[in-house]
Amino acid sequence: MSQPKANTERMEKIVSLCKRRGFVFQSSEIYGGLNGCWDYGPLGVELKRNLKDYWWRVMTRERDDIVGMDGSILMNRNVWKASGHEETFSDPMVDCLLTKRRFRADQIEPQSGIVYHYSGAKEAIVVDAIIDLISEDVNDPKVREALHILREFQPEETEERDEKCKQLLTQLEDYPNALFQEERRKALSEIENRGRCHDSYAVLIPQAKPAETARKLARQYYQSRGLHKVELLGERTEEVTNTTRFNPENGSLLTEPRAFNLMFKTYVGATEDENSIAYLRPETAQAIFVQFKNVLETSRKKLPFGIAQIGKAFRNEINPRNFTFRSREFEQMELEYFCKPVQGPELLKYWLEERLRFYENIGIPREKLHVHDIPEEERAFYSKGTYDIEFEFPFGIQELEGVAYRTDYDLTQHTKHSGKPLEYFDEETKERFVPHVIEPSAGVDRTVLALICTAYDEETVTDEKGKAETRIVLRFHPRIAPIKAGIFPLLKNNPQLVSKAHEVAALLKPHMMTFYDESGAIGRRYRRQDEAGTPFGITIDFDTLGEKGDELRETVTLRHRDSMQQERVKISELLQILLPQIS
RNA sequence: GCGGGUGUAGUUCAAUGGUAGAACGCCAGCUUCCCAAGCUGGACACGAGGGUUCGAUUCCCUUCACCCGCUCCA
Repeated sequence: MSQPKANTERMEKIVSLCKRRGFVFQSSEIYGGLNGCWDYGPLGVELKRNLKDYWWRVMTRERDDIVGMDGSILMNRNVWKASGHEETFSDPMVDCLLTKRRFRADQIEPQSGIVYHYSGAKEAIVVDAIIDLISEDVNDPKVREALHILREFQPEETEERDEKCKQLLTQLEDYPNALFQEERRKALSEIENRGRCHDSYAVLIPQAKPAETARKLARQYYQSRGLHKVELLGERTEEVTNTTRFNPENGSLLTEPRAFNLMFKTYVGATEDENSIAYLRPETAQAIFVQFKNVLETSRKKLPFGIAQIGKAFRNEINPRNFTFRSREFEQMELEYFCKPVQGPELLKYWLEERLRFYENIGIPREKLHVHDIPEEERAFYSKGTYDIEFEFPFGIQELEGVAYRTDYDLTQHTKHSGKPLEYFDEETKERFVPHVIEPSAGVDRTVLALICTAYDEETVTDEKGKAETRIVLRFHPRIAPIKAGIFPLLKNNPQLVSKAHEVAALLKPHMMTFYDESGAIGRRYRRQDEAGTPFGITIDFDTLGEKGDELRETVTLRHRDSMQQERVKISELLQILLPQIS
């Protein structure tokens, strides 16, 4: 799906703002970054933490039926054997060099025939432009001779002609004309660098077919590598039997088999051998499943109940894209909600609604969310229903969270592999069974990005002189805004204003993230906070100090980010005004 | 992974085979400053590595990163 240019521009502006204001930086930026990795700056980390805190609050602390846990990132390798991750991720794959079609290496039919090998290819005509280059100076006998020799050669002899040309040009290095020398160097460098492809390639054809069949394919290949008029180099043939190195459909050479293991592999302990292999977890969920029994015992919960976890996960994505959306290192917020099998379908619906409500409560409007009911043929075989909650990013509609009914698949798998029964005993019905599970699994970083994309707004404001300018403002819900209140003394060179401002800051600090700013004009400070998404600005002025009488003493200006409206409020009432809005 | 594009200050953009400029932003100072005001001063950049060259940010190669389109997305 191609996206309108306006959306690309909007995304670029958001990325730029994220850097400018300290939301998101490129990981290890001063070394050129690392593909698929991002760092959160001072504002980003507050935003992300507010999101996680709110999730944790509504998913665990405000509920009696859900407990939390925090699993380790490294786990016993058998966890991933049981979950199916190790097997699914390690199929060796090969790509057709010509059509780019991908095959599983172990599913290629063995073939026999003649293989045509090529060491590379080059542009069929190379030297003509070089002749032009040196034709400038035909008065010199040596140059004239060189030109003559070059023109004598036939176009088919380009390889030799190149060599001859190089020789002649090298001989001319003493020729005393600076301009000519510059051209000569360019020409030499062009012969060296232009119009060649050194990639070797091969084609398999049946014995009966003519050589031209193979050459045609080879030319196509080198054309796809950027050459126009292809001259094949280093052709040789070989008879082979039962090879799986070629595409059965067209005979083109395939890439070397590559293991597409999306899990990061490492070694635990001093020795790096097969027995010490461990993986960085590709999802947080498995930690919950393997600790199911311990949590059940210690928390004394009865079905239905859930285990919640927030933590890092790692996937060696082939193609990270779209800013932080698809990262190699990312954070998940996952709930595994265990229940009796009969409750599954109903609880799936319940959790979908709960999760949609959550997004509305952090300021992502329902109309920007899409629920994708994954059809059965696209679901994992064990799932009895999966909904994707998607968001309208500038780069397309993309998944924020999956709500999946995973039946008893995970617990059963771990029972099989570990030999430890992961069951539930119902005291009332005296039944013993493996619970079913509903999994709402949300991406933290994706949601942070969705929050920023939702909040980003540009509006045109006109000052009293009639000059129009663009105000960039992040309209975060106060609940998740990184900074809740900016605190500004009207002037920084007045000790009383400054000390009063510090006093107000100290009053708010235990309850919320504040930002004290005394530098620059007051309007500038407001606008800075607009870009940071700070919902409230508090200004301490001379009236606060009582300059206009007791009526206004101990009052401040409270400025609202979205409307830019100001009101006069008592310092003593600040907390009771702000706290309900940010909690 | 494939193809295309782009890398110059925090941002947006210049220029150049020979000292890299601007605007905005940032920092400091002045001003009883309520919506990026004004004045003065200041800091900050050629993504990295090779090559060609007396000299490379500029030309060439490689690499890294980002963007776009495919692909992939358990």
